[in-house]
Amino acid sequence: MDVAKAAGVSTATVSRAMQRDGVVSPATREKVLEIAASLRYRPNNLARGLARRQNSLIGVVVGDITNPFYPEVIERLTKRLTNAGLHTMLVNMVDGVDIEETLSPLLAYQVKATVFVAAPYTSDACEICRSHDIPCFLLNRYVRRRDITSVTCDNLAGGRLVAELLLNAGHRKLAYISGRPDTSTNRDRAKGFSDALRDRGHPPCIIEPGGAYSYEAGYKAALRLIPAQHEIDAVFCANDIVALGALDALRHALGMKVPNDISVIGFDDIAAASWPAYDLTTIRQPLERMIDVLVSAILRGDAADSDKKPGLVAIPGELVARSSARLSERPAASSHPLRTTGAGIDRLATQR
Amino acid sequence: MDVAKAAGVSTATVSRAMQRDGVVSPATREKVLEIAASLRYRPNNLARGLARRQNSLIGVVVGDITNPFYPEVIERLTKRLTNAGLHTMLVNMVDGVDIEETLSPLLAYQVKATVFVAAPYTSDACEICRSHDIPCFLLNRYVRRRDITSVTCDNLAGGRLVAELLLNAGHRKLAYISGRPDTSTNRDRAKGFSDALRDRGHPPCIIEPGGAYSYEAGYKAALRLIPAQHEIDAVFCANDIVALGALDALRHALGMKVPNDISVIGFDDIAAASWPAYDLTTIRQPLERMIDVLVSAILRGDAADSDKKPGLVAIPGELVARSSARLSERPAASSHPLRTTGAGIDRLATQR
DNA sequence: TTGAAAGCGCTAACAA
DNA sequence: TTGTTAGCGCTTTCAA
Repeated sequence: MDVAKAAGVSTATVSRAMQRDGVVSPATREKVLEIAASLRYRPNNLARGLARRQNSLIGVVVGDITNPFYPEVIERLTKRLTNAGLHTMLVNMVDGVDIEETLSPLLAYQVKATVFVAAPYTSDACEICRSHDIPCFLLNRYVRRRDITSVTCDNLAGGRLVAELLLNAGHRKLAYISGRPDTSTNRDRAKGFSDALRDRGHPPCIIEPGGAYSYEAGYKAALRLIPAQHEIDAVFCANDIVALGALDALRHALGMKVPNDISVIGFDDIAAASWPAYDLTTIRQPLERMIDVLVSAILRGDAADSDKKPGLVAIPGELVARSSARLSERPAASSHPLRTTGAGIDRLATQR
Repeated sequence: MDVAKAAGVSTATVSRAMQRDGVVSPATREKVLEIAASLRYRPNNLARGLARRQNSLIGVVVGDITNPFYPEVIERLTKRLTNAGLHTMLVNMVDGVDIEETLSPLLAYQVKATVFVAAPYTSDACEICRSHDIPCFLLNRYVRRRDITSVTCDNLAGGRLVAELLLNAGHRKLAYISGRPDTSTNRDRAKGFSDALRDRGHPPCIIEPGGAYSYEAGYKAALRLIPAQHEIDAVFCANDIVALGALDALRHALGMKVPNDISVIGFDDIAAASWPAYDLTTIRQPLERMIDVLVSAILRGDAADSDKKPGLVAIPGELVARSSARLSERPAASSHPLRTTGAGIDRLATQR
């Protein structure tokens, strides 16, 4: 109103000038914008959201933030959303707290969409959002609904790749330390791994349930696994944080040499994987691209109308070969033909 | 409106019934609430915010999320805010991006308050918020304004404690690897450390500028420090993530034994500090209490009226003695009289 | 204890 | 291209 008065126009014109594609003459727009700036005026997003019947808030639902992969996700996602003119409302999904209650702020603020990142009970949560007509997007997980877009790393292929690499290097007795059993990531990584073994005519691997995606889970699982199964020479872990735990248990509690006694491979490529104390061989999730795809989908408003069919996007991961796994035949030299980012503290030089 | 119709009352009454302390007869309230529930009605927070002229959004501004300490902060803070009926709007402050632009969503959504967690340029950012009459709260940092409440760990005392422990254990040549130079945490930890040395008549320590709070900064700083200064027998790092980097450099690049050749102490007590690969002695920040204090201050609306004078709260940290530092005189046995959480993977058993 | 009515700050028809 | 007008969904005086 003040701006309108000062510019000698109506509030409607000010409103139009403040919007990117409002219909105004360039001259008035410039004048209005100038006066608005000098008056330090900013449109009130609450009122705007109310009038437009949709706002720029995106609900981001996270769970277990113990896993260092998720902070990386949250940071990048928030930045990308900001660049797209969207804003992040962060909600923490806590085991044992009522889902509807957890989600209620998102519903109350009429978020434009929700993205579920690493939250358990995704399936129920999506149900609730959908029943309130809020589009849902999943990152790093999926559910079996057709009206929900999800973007993941190709976990199936990742699991296969790991199995093949290990078999090619002559490992004989493989094990898998699982993560949270009720997650699609865990299922797919395990399935890819097992499938590859079966396809190669190899006996199935031992599966040691970790129960959670945490350092502690990996540590304890390794402790249970190894004394029970002496000949194991390679362990694929459901993700990096589990692998770090396993690695520490193998080395510090069981006194094993990695990779001489046993190879360890993770999944994600979190920052700590590149630290010399671990130097973990892993499958890197293509996070940038995953988030790109996700944010584009949100902007397109996928799943809003059902003919643009949303879907499951799975982007291939990339092997990052470091020293925690022997990836060539024993007698051979340490170098091998696989693409690698180089061993050691390779990421120190790159921007993180 | 639907609820009002179904209950045979006015919308005003529904509104009153939906608020905690609205003036309604218990009977009508119950009836309204019941109908509201059955109609799955939820008040629209945008409209509510508009009408009430304040909402339940709290702007949480973070910077460098590379440091694992901050995810822990964000998670706990979000949970606590949620429990208090407040909601988190997360904003990422990126080096080089215009501050006002970064903050603009918070202003546009008329957040009830902002809390700055580990963001650079805090001082300018607070200025902007205050000029828009938004209360500011700082966690883990402070500025020199009287109208801004800040809650930190007692970094001065923490720095002193570290120096005293190291001197008591007979260390002679001490060094400090600094973090970001423009932060109050860095200044205070360094100052406490130096002050204690001076008070004990010990020559000042070498200060190696890390330049940032990151693993890489610690790694590189240690690499510069050690070859240049051969006799150093203890390093205090500005925080844990820096210490982990330093530790890896000392062990893996410089081939030193910790703590035999050199003691390393950090600050924060992040999860990774307890991992056997590091087993880092550190000062634990009393995060729960810090956040308690902070959220209470927000709820009280400190800094809203200036007579309840807001202030700088500094809560003492706690030593967590692990194996990365020798804390007793060399000839003595490995046990020592200081309180300790126990060495090794002590946190594995605790809830995290 | 309740209802009527005005208004929070903005946008979006509809006219002009 | 602009102004007028009617809401968006809620809260809150003010009366009753």
